[in-house]
Amino acid sequence: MPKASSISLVKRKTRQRDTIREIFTSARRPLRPQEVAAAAQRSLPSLGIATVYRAIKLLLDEGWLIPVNIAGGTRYELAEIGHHHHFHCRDCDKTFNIVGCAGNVQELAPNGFVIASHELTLSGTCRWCAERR
Amino acid sequence: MPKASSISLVKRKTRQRDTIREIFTSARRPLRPQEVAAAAQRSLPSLGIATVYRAIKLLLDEGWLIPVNIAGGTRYELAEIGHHHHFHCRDCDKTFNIVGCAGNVQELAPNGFVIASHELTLSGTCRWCAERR
DNA sequence: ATCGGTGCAAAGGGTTTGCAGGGTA
DNA sequence: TACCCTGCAAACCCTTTGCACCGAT
Repeated sequence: MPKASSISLVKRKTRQRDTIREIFTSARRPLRPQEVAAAAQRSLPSLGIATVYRAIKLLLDEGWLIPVNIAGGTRYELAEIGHHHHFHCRDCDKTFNIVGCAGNVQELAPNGFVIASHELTLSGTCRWCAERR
Repeated sequence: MPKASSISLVKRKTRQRDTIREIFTSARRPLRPQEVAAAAQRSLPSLGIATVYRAIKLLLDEGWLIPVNIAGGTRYELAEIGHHHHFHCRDCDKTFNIVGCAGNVQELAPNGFVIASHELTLSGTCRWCAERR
């Protein structure tokens, strides 16, 4: 007798997915697909970029990752680190996490608009790029 | 005797550029290149998307437009409307301007990080999509 | 032995660029 | 007339998809 659902619920454990998960876990900032691929290829040189995109989509569906929209390119980070905001360095194009929240965003919504979430991005020069100058 | 600079400083007035400028001026929210092209083609059907991109780049360099990064797609709006924030509707994918500012963002910066600007985006359902439900 | 996952390459969507012709000044 | 601007198409970059082979279970 076949299963009731035709949708695959089984997710296999592979070296590629383990590696990609590990990269997000140890990263302390949002990563772009290319950064993930570059990091993953250090241990798995043959890993293709398509695998990164497929893994990210999977992890988004699971709710394990969340997307971060910054400077014309989507980045991804662990969902479990909870609510926080970001700093985008204009020099090195990296994005860093920052603690704290601006708060009081609810009162900014115009009448009739329903706020589900908010995202705050600070831009400028990160510590390392600032020191280099 | 030639000019000292080889870079063209002369900007000609054309129907295409006038139309594109007018579209941004009358819009009350950030626009994507495709939206600009669609609007422009109502009065100039032959206007190509490349012209929109070139005009936008020009207007960014002039400081007349500023980029807005939201939901995986860059939008553009008038620089002169001054500091404000945005609301992105998850239903219709449009972006609206909102007045007010969260403030106190300076104190959120980690040590050594230099803040040049900040961007706050609220997400949820806009008034019109909320009414439709 | 299954059948989900991977790598490769092609396909897509958005943005940029090269080029010849057209329009502004 | 000079040369900037435009439209078209090709080129690019990022992301998704098709397909045959690989590998986890």
